[in-house]
Amino acid sequence: MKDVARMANVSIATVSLVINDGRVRDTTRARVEDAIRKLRYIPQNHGRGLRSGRSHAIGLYVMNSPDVDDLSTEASDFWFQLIRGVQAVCQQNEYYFSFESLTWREPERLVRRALSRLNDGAIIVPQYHRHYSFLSELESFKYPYVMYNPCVPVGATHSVFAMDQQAQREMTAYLIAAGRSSIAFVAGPPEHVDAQNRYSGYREAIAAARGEALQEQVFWSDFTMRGGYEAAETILDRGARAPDAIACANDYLAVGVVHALHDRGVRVPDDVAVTGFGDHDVGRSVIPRLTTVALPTREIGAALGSKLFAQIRGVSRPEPTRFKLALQIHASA
Amino acid sequence: MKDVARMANVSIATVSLVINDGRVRDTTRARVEDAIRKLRYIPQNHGRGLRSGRSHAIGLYVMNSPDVDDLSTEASDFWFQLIRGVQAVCQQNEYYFSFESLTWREPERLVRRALSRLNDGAIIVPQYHRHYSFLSELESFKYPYVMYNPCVPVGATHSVFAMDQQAQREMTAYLIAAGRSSIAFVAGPPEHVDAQNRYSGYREAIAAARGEALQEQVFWSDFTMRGGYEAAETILDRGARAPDAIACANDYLAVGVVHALHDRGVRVPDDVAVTGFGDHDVGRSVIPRLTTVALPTREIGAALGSKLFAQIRGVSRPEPTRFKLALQIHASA
DNA sequence: TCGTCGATATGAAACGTTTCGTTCATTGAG
DNA sequence: CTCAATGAACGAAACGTTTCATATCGACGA
Repeated sequence: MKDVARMANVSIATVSLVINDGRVRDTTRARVEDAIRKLRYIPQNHGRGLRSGRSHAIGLYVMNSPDVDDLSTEASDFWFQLIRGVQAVCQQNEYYFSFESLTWREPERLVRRALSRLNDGAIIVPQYHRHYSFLSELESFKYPYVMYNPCVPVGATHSVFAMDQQAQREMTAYLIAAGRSSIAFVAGPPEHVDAQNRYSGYREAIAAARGEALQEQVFWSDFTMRGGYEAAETILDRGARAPDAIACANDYLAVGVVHALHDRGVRVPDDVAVTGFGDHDVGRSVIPRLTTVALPTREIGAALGSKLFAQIRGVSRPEPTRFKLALQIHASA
Repeated sequence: MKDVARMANVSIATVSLVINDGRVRDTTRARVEDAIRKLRYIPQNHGRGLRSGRSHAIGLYVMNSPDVDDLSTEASDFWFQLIRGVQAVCQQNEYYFSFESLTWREPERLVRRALSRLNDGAIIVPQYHRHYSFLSELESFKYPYVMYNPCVPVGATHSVFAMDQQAQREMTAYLIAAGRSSIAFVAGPPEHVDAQNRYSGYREAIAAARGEALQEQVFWSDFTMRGGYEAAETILDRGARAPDAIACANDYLAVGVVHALHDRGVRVPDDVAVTGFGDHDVGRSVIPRLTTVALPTREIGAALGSKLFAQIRGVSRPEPTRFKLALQIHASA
């Protein structure tokens, strides 16, 4: 920077002004820009950050299961699309993007990152019902953050919701309307926020249709194909009359269910209808193609990013962002 | 930091020593650590970076197609697992991780990042055959970097290879050994490095078996299910005798092929065997499950990370890392 | 002519660390 | 008892920016 200043016969203050679009006479600006080009000068990130207090970076933090600091293998689709969404917004705003997955045992890692001014803000995906004490800490020093499907009261400014519950309700209602009279539900991990919301949706739909003698049949599992496979086996082995529809909290589960049914010679959808949730690649790949709920993961990521940037810029609007989810009807139900 | 120093009755230099495991008497260290805890002091990233010249961060840069600065939707599995692999190594080394996708039109973005000292090193996934002029630039100021499947001569210190070619050769040989006598190949995007390597493998296997009257039948496509579907339609519509095996450069392609065959009533694997590449979730989801090549994407990510850290630490070994890929035989072939 | 104002440019301070060279205290050998 | 050697702590400089208060200059109105 000094070199640039010397070459252009100005002070480093002026160089700084040129870089940051300050008031500079056109002729001077031209001279400085010339010098910058000639010397291939690139502003140093740390100098900027130190002085300005901004890092021009945000972080995406996934709060994982309580112990395991590692994301489930079978959700690449969700996570990667989310990342792309966030990243696209970052690119637009000339911000850098970093990604980290955390255990619930040490949410303070996030606080540490914040306090060290590594990023100017955080996108938090909590996933599980847990203690959110660290949030008040973040708020205490006005750290900008946004949460996806927060399961705890948190300022509307800070939240982006996907309406999982409503979607699962509609999906179940769709099965009922299609004449299915015994609908089982393979749920996700009991403490998982999305799993709970989807379960609630199923539950509501069944309750609303109680006149038709429908009953809840819930099988808690995880979000994996294997989990779905085993759940389906359990369902078929119960002895009692098998359901004529199995709604699943997840595409992976649903694929597992389809496989189990296939292995037992049960026809889908003729004997049993199967539905998933998420509209991931695996659901497009299985035959018959899964009826599912489209989760606009990328748009969600983008929304999270935009909302965070709004906060960083100090222009945040006080409404939460809500995503209505659409059913995708295909061959499986 | 000043506050900590004052509270512990030492100089800021000593505080720095404590933080960085320098020589400090135990009693002093205890006092300082106490103060740190009491004041909730967290070292400021930018101060550190400015003084030390290191950012404690690395970047993963994906060089995308020439124009589109956006990753194919249907490869979440690959990218996300790669990210996880890199990330795990970063976590171990207490480094931060950022991710960016670049157009081939402006590789200089990477150079800019490097020059601005945003990261201490870069992992580069080139994907396409292009001009690598920016590499020499990086090298000119000794910027640490590692490439995955570089398609240009580059120091062995800098490269991690997956042996795609050999794997596809073995896969094709496997089909031949299984008695298939007319083997088509659905290839990926012509300029894509991995696509080329896999094609070469197929080609070699066919050539080696020419005595058995096998011929190359190649159909260039992209890496998507739709591409696979359309390629299969083309193959079936050719009129000439249909092949009894279709090897694909990718699981997504293979799934598309399976769907097309299914829609035409062609049985897999009885009439036509199908193989994929990558061992992604979609291949596990389709019925019959895909015979494919396992790509240890996560380990590859980890290897890239380790190799980069070795360079950053100045202890890099001069051998490239090579991954031998194993066939995964399942129902589809 | 003088004083004021606006537009540009500047000097210097400050951001929070690490590190180098130095000082100070303690110890052990001669 | 003295001197050298060792270990622990320190003071101050330096890293590369941004920003604030100030200086310079020409123009303009009184």
